[in-house]
Amino acid sequence: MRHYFQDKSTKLGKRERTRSLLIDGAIAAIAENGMGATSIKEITEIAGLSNGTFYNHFQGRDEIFELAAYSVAKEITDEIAEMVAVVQDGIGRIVISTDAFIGRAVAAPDWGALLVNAVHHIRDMRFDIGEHLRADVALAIEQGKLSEMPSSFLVHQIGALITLAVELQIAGKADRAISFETCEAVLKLLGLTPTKAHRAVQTFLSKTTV
Amino acid sequence: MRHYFQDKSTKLGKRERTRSLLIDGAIAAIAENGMGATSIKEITEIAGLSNGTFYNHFQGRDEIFELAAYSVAKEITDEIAEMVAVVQDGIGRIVISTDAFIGRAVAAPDWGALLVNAVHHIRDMRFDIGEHLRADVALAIEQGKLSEMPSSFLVHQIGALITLAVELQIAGKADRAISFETCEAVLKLLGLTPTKAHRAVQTFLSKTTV
DNA sequence: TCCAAATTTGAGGTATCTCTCATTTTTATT
DNA sequence: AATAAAAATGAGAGATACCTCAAATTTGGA
Repeated sequence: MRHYFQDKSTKLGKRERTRSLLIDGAIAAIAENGMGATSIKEITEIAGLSNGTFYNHFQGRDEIFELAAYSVAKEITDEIAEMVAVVQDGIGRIVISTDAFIGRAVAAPDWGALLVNAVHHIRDMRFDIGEHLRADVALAIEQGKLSEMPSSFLVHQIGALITLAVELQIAGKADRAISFETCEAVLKLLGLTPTKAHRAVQTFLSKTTV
Repeated sequence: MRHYFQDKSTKLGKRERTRSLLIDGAIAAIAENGMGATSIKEITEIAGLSNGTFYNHFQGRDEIFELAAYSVAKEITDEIAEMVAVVQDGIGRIVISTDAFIGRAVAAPDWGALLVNAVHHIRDMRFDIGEHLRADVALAIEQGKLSEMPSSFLVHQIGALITLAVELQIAGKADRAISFETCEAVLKLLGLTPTKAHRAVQTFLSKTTV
């Protein structure tokens, strides 16, 4: 098992360390079998703890699942928010953060699989993941590149496209073209013409390395 | 329980009648709890049959799930293919069949829920559902309205958007605007400009009644 | 109507899951 | 080092799931 959250808490008290071990275990277990088929026993075995310990820390499966999903989502989106802060162009931010989100999720398949699962099991997860785009769209509107804020349904649609890109790459092979096409699709849905969408992706992703 | 497939086989032998009862039961059960949480006991109880009977007809859960999903998908797509055959315009076919597919799935929520579930559990299901669009796109290309056939990834994307439209309406309320926006999104992804996409949806759906 | 073949039944073997709790082990403070 | 508080343990109760199979029931053709 890779320790994502465990490593972050070496200096913390035992309680936090164990919690993190369990969350890491849950992430690994979900990546393996999906949320629907993951048992507490599986989680504690991966974490190297006993069955009963789980119940000292969480009420049940749903609690740790939701916590794990939101932890991972926050971790990735925070990272991306930081990295994208230097980009001045609104469209550029949308493209780069979309690409980066997909890239992270695919590079750490445990995280990606967890997010894909969470989107199907936790209400509003997809919406929350897509939410960070709103600010970037607002910027693009200020700059006259887009004309209106996305409806909540449109945010859902974009979330669905991003999820799909992650899902297919985890199931098959990592394929940068999928990220490119997804970014283009996102821009098209936001109202760019196909030509402009294509050009924008070329502009902002050709100089980026994976 | 509503009997979808059962009614079709009144004149058939007992074996076929029982099979259809079980499939109807599976559909109802999946609509209630999702594929992941549906047990054989649940299916047989809804069908009014005993536990053992299930195993006379199917190997296990996966077999009946896949069968149920493909039966429903075929039923809907066949119906739509027939209804859309009279439409001459390729873009019109795409719009009308997309809207009709979503409409059927939402009108019969059991079927819709089954399809949404199937998409998440059965490999290639989404692709197969989106597949019927290929012919319509080819027609639109002949008519100079579109320029290239969709990649298999694009078909996946369209499938994801359609699934989303069904999912949200089943979870919340039926809302025709969601179908409209989905049709528009599909056209945008296929390469139409936002303006043309909007106009096409207006043209082909405004005269249609639910 | 009769009966062989087809179909259904439901108890039960085996396995697994969730969650509890009395006991043991570890931690951290004095 | 001593010890009280915190945490971890793992056996097990109770529920439920899958699947089998010998026996009972139903079916449909001669």
